[in-house]
Amino acid sequence: MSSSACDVTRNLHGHVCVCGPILACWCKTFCDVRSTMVGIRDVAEAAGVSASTVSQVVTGKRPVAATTRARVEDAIARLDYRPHPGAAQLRGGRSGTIALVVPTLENPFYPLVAAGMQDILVPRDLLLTITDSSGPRRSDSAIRRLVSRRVDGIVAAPFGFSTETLAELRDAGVPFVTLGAAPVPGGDLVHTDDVEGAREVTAHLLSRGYRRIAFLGGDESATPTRQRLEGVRSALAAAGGDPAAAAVAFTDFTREGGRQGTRELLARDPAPDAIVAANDLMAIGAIDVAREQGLRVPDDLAVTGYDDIEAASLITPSLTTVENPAREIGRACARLLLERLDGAVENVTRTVALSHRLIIRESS
Amino acid sequence: MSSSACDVTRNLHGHVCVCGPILACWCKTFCDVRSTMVGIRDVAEAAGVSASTVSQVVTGKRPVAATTRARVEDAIARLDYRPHPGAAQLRGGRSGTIALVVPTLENPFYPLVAAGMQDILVPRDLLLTITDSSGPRRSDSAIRRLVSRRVDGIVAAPFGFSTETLAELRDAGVPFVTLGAAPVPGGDLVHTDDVEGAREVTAHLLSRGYRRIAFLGGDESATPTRQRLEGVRSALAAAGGDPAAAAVAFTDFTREGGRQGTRELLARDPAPDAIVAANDLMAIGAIDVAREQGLRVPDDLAVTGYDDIEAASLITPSLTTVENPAREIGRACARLLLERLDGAVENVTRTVALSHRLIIRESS
DNA sequence: CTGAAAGCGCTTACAG
DNA sequence: CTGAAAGCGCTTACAG
Repeated sequence: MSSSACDVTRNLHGHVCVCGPILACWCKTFCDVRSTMVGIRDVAEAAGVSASTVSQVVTGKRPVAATTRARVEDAIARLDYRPHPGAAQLRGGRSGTIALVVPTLENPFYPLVAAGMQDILVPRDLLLTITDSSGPRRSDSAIRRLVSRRVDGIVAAPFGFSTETLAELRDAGVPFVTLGAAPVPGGDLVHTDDVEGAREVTAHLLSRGYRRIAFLGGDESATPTRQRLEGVRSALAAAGGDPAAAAVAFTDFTREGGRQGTRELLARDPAPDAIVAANDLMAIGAIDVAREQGLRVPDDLAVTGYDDIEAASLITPSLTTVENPAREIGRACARLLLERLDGAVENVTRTVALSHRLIIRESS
Repeated sequence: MSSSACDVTRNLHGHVCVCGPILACWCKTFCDVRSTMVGIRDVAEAAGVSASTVSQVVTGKRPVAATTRARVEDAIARLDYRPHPGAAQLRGGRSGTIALVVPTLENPFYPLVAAGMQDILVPRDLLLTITDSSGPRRSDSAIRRLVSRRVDGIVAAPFGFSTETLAELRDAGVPFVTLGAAPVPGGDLVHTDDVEGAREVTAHLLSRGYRRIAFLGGDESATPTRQRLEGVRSALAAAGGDPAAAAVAFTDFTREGGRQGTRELLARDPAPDAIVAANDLMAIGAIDVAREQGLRVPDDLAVTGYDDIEAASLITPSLTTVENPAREIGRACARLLLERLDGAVENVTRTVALSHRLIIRESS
């Protein structure tokens, strides 16, 4: 806008009176009707520079003389100028928003990932938008919505995404990081070594004497399901067992999914004496069913989880699990994404593996 | 933009080749360098109408003849047109983004509120941005950031917000809904009746024979702390006790806060025989300390929580608590906000009270 | 190191 | 019911 900025008469809205000093006394009323936000031109005028220069100071995209910068910064503070994000996006191409797409907000693991991202994004003044997407269709449409909104980058736990959606993302030129999945060319990957974590927890069960170890997986197509199953099989093979003989059930990554899968596994003959669940929520469901069927955990049935959410240490018996550092994962995702946004990385697919940790508790 | 739209040569970016039909064969390479997004003018041209008309169809802000509308919608689909949100915001004044400000993402209660909001926002194609803000300063700066970003509305659990910040919000004309706090003029309020919930759980403890009932509160200034304390006192008074004599400790709404407060309360003389915690996380901390000090729950010490997060039913002993319907609360917040955005409400401060429910488990 | 000018892609009076 | 024109508030070549 272009009215003369009379900061004396600026009202609580952050608005500037357009009426000029003469009407200052009316300003409070007048501005509510005819006011307009402080714009870059108001700042330029107040600082005695051009709008371009104000823009340079705000964006930091080209050098500005120290004294000029000081005058501009002073004017910005005095007028309480806040750049209009829509205008900036339209001209500059950045929305200042990063998206996180997770399968569900009901698993406390994901909010912690979000909190970790915020640790990095807030200091950079980037907004975080979070979408929960269950089922393949909703995941695809969630991604599409975010691309339409021109978010600057996406972190996704791409369970059930179609390959096309991911490819679309890459082709749209939106930087992205996937979380705990298979590497996707063009985007970075943050994960923990799920194969190794599942191998360790299975080896632990074997060392405790359990022999009929079953695997309780989430969505069959999800990478964590597949890799954790691979880890179980690798431990069984190393112990001289037949990995193909292990009982396996696939449901979904929820407590209820865990219940269903466990009922199914316990109905097999021979019934398993240990269940390696693909996450803690499912393991909690397994313990529900064990209690329901009068099985003692860990005597009749051992149960292990994955992630180490807070509930894992609260349930009785407390849950043996593999710690997955959610907050660190969130931070790593945000850092990788920012490096892409800053243009520090091109044509590279990076992988960050964070360390997991076997936590032995009462359930095994 | 204004190049002639040749949708045959549109590439995967959703871009339109600017080179025209003659260079169609080069388009794939060419467009990556010189392409531009499909714009409203491309759609207008393809549909044989003006840009204004396309805008009316997209925004639905004025009637369009059925046949015209059909032609436009067809062109939009064919060209895969997606309005530029920055341009729309600049001209139209709406960002299409709603914000949720919560004290922490580590309490699973808040992600569930977010999920409830998504139930309402996603069908309306609104983006949800979530900010965790601990401590008064960070809360204020979080709100200020969101106002700068011109979000369309804010839902806030305003623990530790300064009154000025809330007033600033109202004065900035940003619709807002507060969650579980005191009513703020100009914004709506969604809550459950905390006084009554705390009164019920305290009456339950009294009926079980507990007499030295202490209250374990979060931030002293937070409305839930104050109202739940009021409920406890009201129950004590109704039973003929002296409400002022009840032991009270204020820490913060976390498991660790619960531990500290409980240690403090147990050190008093006489020690309490029951602790009413201001939320489940704090109650879990209280149970931690009881175990640590060799106290049996509920025999030596009863503990009750508030919210009924999933962990409440997992811990041993399972937690007596008051159910707070997080997802419903989120939905109600989003609905109220949308009604304000739609202009259906003016100069009214509405309050929605959702029903709570006493859940008696093993800890009392 | 700085400024004048063009224009990003929409929406909205205004006129018919 | 529809169109031509102006302009939202920025950023970015371009020129000095």
